[in-house]
Amino acid sequence: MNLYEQQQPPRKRNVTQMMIAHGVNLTKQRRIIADVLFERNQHVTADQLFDLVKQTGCRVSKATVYNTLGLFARKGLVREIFIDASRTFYDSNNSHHHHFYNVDTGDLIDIKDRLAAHFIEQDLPEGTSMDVVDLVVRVKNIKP
Amino acid sequence: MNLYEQQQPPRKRNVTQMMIAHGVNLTKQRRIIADVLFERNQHVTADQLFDLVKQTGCRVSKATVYNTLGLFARKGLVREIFIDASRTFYDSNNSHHHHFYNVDTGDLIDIKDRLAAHFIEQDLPEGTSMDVVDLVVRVKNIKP
DNA sequence: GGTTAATATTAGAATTAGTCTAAATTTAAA
DNA sequence: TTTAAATTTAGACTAATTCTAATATTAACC
Repeated sequence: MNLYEQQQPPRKRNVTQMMIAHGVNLTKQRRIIADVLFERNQHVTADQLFDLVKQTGCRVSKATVYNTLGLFARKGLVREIFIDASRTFYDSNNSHHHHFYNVDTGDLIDIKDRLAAHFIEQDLPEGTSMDVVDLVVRVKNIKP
Repeated sequence: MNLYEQQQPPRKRNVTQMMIAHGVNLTKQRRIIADVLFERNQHVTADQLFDLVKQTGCRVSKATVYNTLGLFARKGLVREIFIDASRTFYDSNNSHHHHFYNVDTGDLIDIKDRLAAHFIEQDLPEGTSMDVVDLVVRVKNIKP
């Protein structure tokens, strides 16, 4: 069994449609941010995304990048990954998957396993429903 | 199948022995911190633990609490749980388990499931070994 | 035990990711 | 088109955590 997500072909996603579908109002800045973010599957911090946006020449404030990522996360357009207290990543691939995080290299790799979640879904605490399964498998390099 | 960790009877753990076993040098402050931390299975932030220590009347600086928790985590005495960018919990139960986190209430509950980890362990990225599996199942209250 | 080297502790300063504020602007509604 | 609601912005602010560098404690060695 292979847990790795197949490298998906670069998707030309219709971000406008995505945003509407998720109940996110369209604005100029949100389009700019979404265009950069959903250009490909990636894991970025808010700061990294801010820089990426800047590189396009469009001006969007840092506050808006933070606000927009928070909004996108709440609306299910992106997934938040909390690696540690100073490393919050946003995953532009919002499909159900998990991650390998290499504590040595900082690499963050997708896992396509769904089993854990299915398993757990059957036995949630009383009165609750599943929100999100965050599974981060921290791996380290085998030292030579 | 029941995923919940049985509430373990309050353990009177020998913290001195634990620290030696994990290669942590003994100091007055570390004993104080460990005594409070391992008094029972609990999830605490560094700040909460700092307060708990203060309540015992012993004086330990905040920096030492942070340093010591970091050290304990590196040495495997406690587990770090990153709930979000401003919420790092330390779990005094370092045995292999996962968590339910209720995004509505902030409750953090143990899960005893081991299956996910076993599964993943068989297919790690090339050249890496398992460090830690962090599985946080975020649940939300079913609204009435 | 006494001397030296290594480790640990401390208060407070510094950092930094992220949030807040309040004014200006844009978008939606009526 | 006038009004209301939502969004953006720069920069101030917050809070968790780390850093600094001086002091104190512990371990290592003779």
